[in-house]
Amino acid sequence: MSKPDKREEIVRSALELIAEHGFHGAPMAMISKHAKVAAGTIYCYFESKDLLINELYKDLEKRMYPFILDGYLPDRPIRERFIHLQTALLRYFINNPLDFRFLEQYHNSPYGVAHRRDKILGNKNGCDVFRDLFEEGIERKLLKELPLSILFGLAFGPVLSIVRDHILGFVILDETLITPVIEACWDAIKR
Amino acid sequence: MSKPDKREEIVRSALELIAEHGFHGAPMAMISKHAKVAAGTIYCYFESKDLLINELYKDLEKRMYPFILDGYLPDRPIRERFIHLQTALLRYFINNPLDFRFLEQYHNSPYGVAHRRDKILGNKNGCDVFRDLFEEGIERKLLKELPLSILFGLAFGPVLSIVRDHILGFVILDETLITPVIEACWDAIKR
Amino acid sequence: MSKPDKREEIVRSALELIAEHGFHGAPMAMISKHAKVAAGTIYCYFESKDLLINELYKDLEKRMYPFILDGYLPDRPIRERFIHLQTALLRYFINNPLDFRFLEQYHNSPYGVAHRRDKILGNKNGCDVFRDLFEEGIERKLLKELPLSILFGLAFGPVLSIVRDHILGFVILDETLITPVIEACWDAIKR
Amino acid sequence: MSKPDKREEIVRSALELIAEHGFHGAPMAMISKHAKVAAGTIYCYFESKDLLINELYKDLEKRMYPFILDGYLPDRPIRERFIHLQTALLRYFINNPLDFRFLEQYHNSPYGVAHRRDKILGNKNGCDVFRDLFEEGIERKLLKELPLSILFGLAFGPVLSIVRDHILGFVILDETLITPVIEACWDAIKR
DNA sequence: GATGAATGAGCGTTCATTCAT
DNA sequence: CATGAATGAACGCTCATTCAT
Repeated sequence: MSKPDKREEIVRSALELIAEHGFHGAPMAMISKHAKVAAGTIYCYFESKDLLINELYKDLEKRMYPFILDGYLPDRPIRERFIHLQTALLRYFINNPLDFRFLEQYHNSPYGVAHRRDKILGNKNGCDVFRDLFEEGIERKLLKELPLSILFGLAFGPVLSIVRDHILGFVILDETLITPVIEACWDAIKR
Repeated sequence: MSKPDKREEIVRSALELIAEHGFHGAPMAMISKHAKVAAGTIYCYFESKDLLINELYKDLEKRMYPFILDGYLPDRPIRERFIHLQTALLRYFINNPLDFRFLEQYHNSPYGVAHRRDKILGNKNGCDVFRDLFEEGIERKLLKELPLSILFGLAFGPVLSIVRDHILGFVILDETLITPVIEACWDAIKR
Repeated sequence: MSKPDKREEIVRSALELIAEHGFHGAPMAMISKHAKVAAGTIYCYFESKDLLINELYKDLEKRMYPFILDGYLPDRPIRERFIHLQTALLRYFINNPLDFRFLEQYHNSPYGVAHRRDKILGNKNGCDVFRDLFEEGIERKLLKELPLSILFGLAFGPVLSIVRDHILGFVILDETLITPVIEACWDAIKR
Repeated sequence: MSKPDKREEIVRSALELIAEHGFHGAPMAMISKHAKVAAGTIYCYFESKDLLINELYKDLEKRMYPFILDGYLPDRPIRERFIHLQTALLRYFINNPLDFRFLEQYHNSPYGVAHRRDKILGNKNGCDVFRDLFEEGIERKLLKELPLSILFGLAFGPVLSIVRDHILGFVILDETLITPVIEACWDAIKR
């Protein structure tokens, strides 16, 4: 097995097991076993479990943002752009349930809170396309005049809840359901 | 200290510590110390940590539902009833951040998933007031014709996201913000 | 086995194994096995290995100082007092080789250096009887006019070397040898 | 980098890091990194860490003895020869604190004990100049009639203690102090 | 010879749980 | 019932050593 293969296998195993069992339900020994490497090998690539998890998160962002932004046209109307982004997000999560479950674990942990705090304090990253969209929408009186955090909650809260239920099998989110869901989110934020 | 007092103290301590530090950040020893009982005493009341946590959840429901249903009038229009329930829920969470944090931990864990599965499979409980409301709303063509799970997501997803941000200090959810938020949720589900 | 017995057994085992194999040659698992307790039991009595070691050292001092000071008469001539103390020290080490070996390990480690630094900075403890003796000796022109550290080295250096050789079996330090050795140390410091 | 250079670099790095951090504070990976060679390269020159350490000790002796014996005149009086040797030893340690610290680590470890045992059992080496000196001194009734081990302890014990304190900064061993210290050692052994 | 990724036994420590008192 | 000392499996992590390149 070549070098990058091992790292790749560790990352894949970690993502899968953490998505399935949570951070403390996925010990390093389980990850290494699943990846078919020795316990110490993980530490050739990641200094600690914490750093492995943060790396996993960064990798995930790098996969997710391009997917969401693919075909995004900043000159189209706000509503259309919103629907494009949300639909892409929803599809990404449906097609990558492991990524979604990991993201949930991450946000619901000290890692995620710290990360979110940094983001709030103004650091730039891929999420800004939503921020820009919302700010523009407020300015043009197309969206409700509410704090950005609230608009984020109104737009993403439902997506997270619904995708969660979909992945757990409590609802089947087929093609006929995606558009109504996204439009309902639009209804929540539009003026 | 009388018998029920000890139990009560354990429950209070467990809720507080788990809300603050998460399940695996709140060892039994820490809970027993905080409750001023011996380590073994917890096992006089709860067979295991898992069962303690499930008990905590049930206690929480027992506190929460009466609060939400207080003043609820089943004969008022759907919109008004929805706004009553959601507002009560939001206020409950804001006034009881420990309960909210615990609930988040619970839902984001194997406990919560199992619990939710049971609920979906049709068991009756206090949450049914929402179910009834939504079913009636769909029937009367006042709400979007979507699966119940989806409507739940559209209605509660934003509340969870926004309360979370409020408790973490990322937004201040004062009185002037509560009504617009709830009305935005209504916009999401109304036809 | 009663409570203090277990603690005592742990202390004894730790002292013995560290004396014999050094700090990193005596893992906690080995100590617990030797003491016939579970691995976790040590942590009921000592927060960490470091604190166990420091506790061992303090215990040792508590045993050693009374032994050395037993029969010590502060009004006798300096030479006589010096010989009393040194002889007692030598005898203590010969009779308690485990204590001696542990002390060596301790001094030859970050623990010991930190401890020594504290002592140099003037803290009071059982060792001060030597300090007082030397200071008085210098003042009365009975001892060489050298820094205290140097006098300590001249007096104790040989004792440490010789006891070490005795315990390792390189020399047999019988009764006929003790007095000449102590007197030689006196020769080194006397004016 | 040529072959012997690599070996030299490994030896230098190992000595420095072990002197500074102790045997178990200087992992092979740290040594190899400091020496700018690969981890496996050390094993081209030394079979194991233990053998590397023993080699280090031998190298050290090879550097130390010539320095001590430089200018040594076997025909001069015993006292003069003793003072020459001890002064040279003291100066060597002061000028090469890394060597001294390593030597301490070495002696205070299973390596050192085994080594000393070999020496006592009569093997010849550079240390014999002291042995010869002491034996001659005893024979000529200039030194106390004590076992060689004891005389060694009386002569070297203080040097080790005092150099240790000097290196740790507990005393400053300047030129004015060297002669009195050595003469005090002479007082300890002379008849 | 030289490399450095890979190994895995072993480390110090934690903690849900038990049980003699 | 209540206690809390005791347990021991499991954890995250280290590091001397190996071996395919």
